[in-house]
Amino acid sequence: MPSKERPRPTAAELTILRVLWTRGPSTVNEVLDGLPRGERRGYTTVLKLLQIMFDKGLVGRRRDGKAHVYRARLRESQARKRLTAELIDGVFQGSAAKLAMQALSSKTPSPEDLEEVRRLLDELEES
Amino acid sequence: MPSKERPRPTAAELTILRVLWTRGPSTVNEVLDGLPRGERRGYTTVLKLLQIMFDKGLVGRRRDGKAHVYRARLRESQARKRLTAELIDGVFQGSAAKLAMQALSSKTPSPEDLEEVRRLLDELEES
DNA sequence: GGCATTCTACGAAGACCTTCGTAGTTTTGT
DNA sequence: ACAAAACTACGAAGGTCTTCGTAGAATGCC
Repeated sequence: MPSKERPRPTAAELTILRVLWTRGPSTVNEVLDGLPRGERRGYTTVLKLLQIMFDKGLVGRRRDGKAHVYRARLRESQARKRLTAELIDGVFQGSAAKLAMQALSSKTPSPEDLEEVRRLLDELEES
Repeated sequence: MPSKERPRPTAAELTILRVLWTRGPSTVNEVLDGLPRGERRGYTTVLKLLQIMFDKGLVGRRRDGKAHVYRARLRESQARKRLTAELIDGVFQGSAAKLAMQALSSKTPSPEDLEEVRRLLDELEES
């Protein structure tokens, strides 16, 4: 049976995934292009990363002419869920509320964002 | 001048820090004792970790008789702040509100916790 | 004092991670 | 068809992390 486990992406893998999440399926050169200034890497570095990520199941790929087109297989929502859960367990004693409060008080979001959080609270309390 | 930088704790270092945060200053054996079942390590493993953490400035220590007593130098609040900021930047596009909502909707906290978050929202909107 | 026990310091293995160079293959352009 | 250009695959260096064994120093006990 094929293992469905998607290992936790490493730091470098995350920078690649961010590009794939925002630009959609991309060739190595397109990923390279999508890297923010300050995170530039050599061509073969990105290629190797994508090959490793392919082996891990983090991305899929299909041939298109000469080049491979890679696409994220780990979705952003999954990564968010997973990493958030790990943070909650790792340093917030399992309390999601504590993390939420830390997040809100550290970066002081816009009034619109606060309103959105408030709506979510309403929903949660209704159930 | 002595560098004040506290490097990001690694996974293993975090398990040690959690013990120090909850039990306060501890000897190697006490840390060992404080490790939850399922994260047990050999004595010298914990010792080595603490030595590395001492070199990094993550913990301090003082001699007490034959043994060293270690104390966390990176506070839990600092670790929370730092790791939360990294998560927000890493996978929530810089939006603290998105992380807060992810946290709240994933683990469904108790009504009391929700109330506390609501009070925080009130405070934030007043300013 | 002398031996057992309890520590510390250190080294090193094995497992990733990250980076890139080199070599070879495929495609493109003339 | 052939050279140049664009890609891929692979290997390997250098780094960090995690784990523990071994050796030696300090302490406690008859």
